[in-house]
Amino acid sequence: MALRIYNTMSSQVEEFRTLRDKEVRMYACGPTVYDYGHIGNFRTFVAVDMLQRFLRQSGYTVRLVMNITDVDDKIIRNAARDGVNVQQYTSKYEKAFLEDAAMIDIEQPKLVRATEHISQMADFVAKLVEKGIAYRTDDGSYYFSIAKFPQYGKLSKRDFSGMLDGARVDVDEYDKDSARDFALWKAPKPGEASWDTSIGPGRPGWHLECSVMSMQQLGESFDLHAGGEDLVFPHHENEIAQSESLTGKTFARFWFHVRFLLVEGEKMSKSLGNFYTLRDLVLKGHKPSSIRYLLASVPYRNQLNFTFDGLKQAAVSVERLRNFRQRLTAGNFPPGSNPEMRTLASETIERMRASLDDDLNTAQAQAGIFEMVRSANSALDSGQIKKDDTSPLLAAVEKFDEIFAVLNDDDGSKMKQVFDWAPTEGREKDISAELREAVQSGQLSDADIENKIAEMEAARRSRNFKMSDAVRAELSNAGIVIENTKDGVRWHRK
RNA sequence: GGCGCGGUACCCAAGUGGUAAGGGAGAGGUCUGCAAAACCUUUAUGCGUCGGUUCGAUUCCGACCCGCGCCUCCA
Repeated sequence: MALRIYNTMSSQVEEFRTLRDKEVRMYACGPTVYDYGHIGNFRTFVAVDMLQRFLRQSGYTVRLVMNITDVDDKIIRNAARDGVNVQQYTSKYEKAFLEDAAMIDIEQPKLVRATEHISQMADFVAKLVEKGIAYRTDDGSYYFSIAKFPQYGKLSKRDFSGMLDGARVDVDEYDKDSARDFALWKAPKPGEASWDTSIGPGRPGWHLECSVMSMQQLGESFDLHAGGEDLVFPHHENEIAQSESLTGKTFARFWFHVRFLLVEGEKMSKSLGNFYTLRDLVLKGHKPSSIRYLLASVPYRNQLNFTFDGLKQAAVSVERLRNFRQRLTAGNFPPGSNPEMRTLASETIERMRASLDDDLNTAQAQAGIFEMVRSANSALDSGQIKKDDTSPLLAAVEKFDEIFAVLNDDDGSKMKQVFDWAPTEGREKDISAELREAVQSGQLSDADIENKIAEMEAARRSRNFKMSDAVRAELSNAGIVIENTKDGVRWHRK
C-alpha cells in the first residue's frame, strides 16, 4: 500500500510517485502578509502540514518550501495608509503568521520571500522575452502571451481557444495583446514600491514569484505543488504557463488543492460577521489544539463547516485522547502482557495508515484511534491491561499524533501569548473570561499544583471532605481538574 | 451562463451494489464521600426528491430541488 492522492491535473486519485525515490520536493503557496491569518488560511496550511507529516511517517524525506508574498497591491495600499514602507509593514504580519502557525503546531517549512528574489524574477522575464513568449508594453510592464502556450488551461480545465483569436491583434498596441494575458512585471506607479532591474524599474506580478522561487529551491520539475482551491485559476495555471514554456519540462507533477471552509454554514466573509482570525478564536478562549483538531478532522477535499459547537466538540475529543494517554502513562499495571492489546495496537496503526494512504482520509484515521481507545479503556476498566501492553498502545497514539499534533498539553502557554498580545493591538476588550481562566491555569507551576494536591489528599485521608472539596474548588477555579482514581490522583489543565 | 463539488441521525462527519464508521450531545445504568474519568445500553427500516438499472441501491444512471466553489491577485 502506498499513498494515493487526488491530483488536480488529472482530476483523479493517483498513486503518489516521486521523481527521486524517497525524496519529496514540494512547494506550498503561503500567505500574503497583509493582515493576520484567518482560519480559512490555516485550514490549507494544516492540510499541507499533515500531508508533509504523513509523507515523513511513510518514510520519505520531505523538502517543503513555502513562499511569503511580501509585495502586492494590498500590501502597498495598506503600507501607504499606515505611513510605513512595505518591509516594515510586512515584517509585522510575517512574524504574526509564523507565531500563529507555531501555535497550531504547523512544522515550519523553508520560507522564501518574493522581495528577496526580485532580480531572479527580472531575469526570468528577460528569458521569456528572449523566447518570444513575453512582451513589453509601452509603459514598461511585461505580459505573458497565453497564445504561445497552447496547453494554457490544462490545470483548471478551461478552454481558451476562443481567446487565442484575440491574440492576433497588433503587438505594438499599448495594451495587452489578449485580454487573458497576465502581468509578469508591473511598471512603477508614483508612490509605489519599485525595484530597478535588468528589465527596467517596477515590481513583479504575483504569479512570477512562485515559479522563480520553487524552481530555484526544488528544481525545474518537482513532485507536488499545494495551495487553496482558489489558486487553481489563475495563479497555478499561470505558474505552469510561465515555468513550462521556459523550461519545456513538467513543472510540478501533483497538484494538491484544499477546499474552502464554511463558517456556521456560510462562506466566511467580513460582511457576514463570521470572519475569524486564529487569534480571534483564541481570544474567545478556544484552545489551539481544538482549532487544529477541527481543521484536521474533515478530509481536505471536503467542505468543512467550521462552527463554535464543533470547536467545543473538538476540545472534548482531544481531551478524551489525552485522558487515555494519561491513564496508560500514569497507571500501575501487573507484569506480563495481553496479546490482544498488541494486536489491537498494530491493527489500529495499520488502519490509520490505510486511511491516510487513501487521499488523507483524516476522519477515518480518527475513527481508528477512537475505536482503539474505547477497547483499551474497556480493558483498562476490567484490569486486562498488563505492564507490557502500554507501550504498543502508546505507540499507536504517538503515530496518530505525529500527524494530528493535538496531544501536546501546551495550550495554556500558547494562549498566554495571545493574551499578552491583545493589549498591543488595543484588543484587551476582546479577552474572554475563558481565555483569562486558561491563562490563569498556566500561572500555577506543576509543583504548586502537586502541593495543593498533597494538601487535598491529606484532608481526604482524614475524611475532612469539607477541606478536600475546598481545595478541589480552588484548583478548579484556577483551571485545574483533579481526578481521583484507584491508582492515585491525576490532574490536568482545563 | 460555463466548469466543478456536495446534500447521511439533534450537531459535526466517514463509508459501501447486499442493508449505515467515529466524535459530540441527549436518555438510562455501572463505578463513586464529592467531583472527574471510564465502561455498558440506547438515539437514521434510514442516507435531498422522483424515476430507472439490478435478485438487491444510501452506494450506479437520469431528471429535479437545495447548498457551495471557480470563472474577478479571497487559502
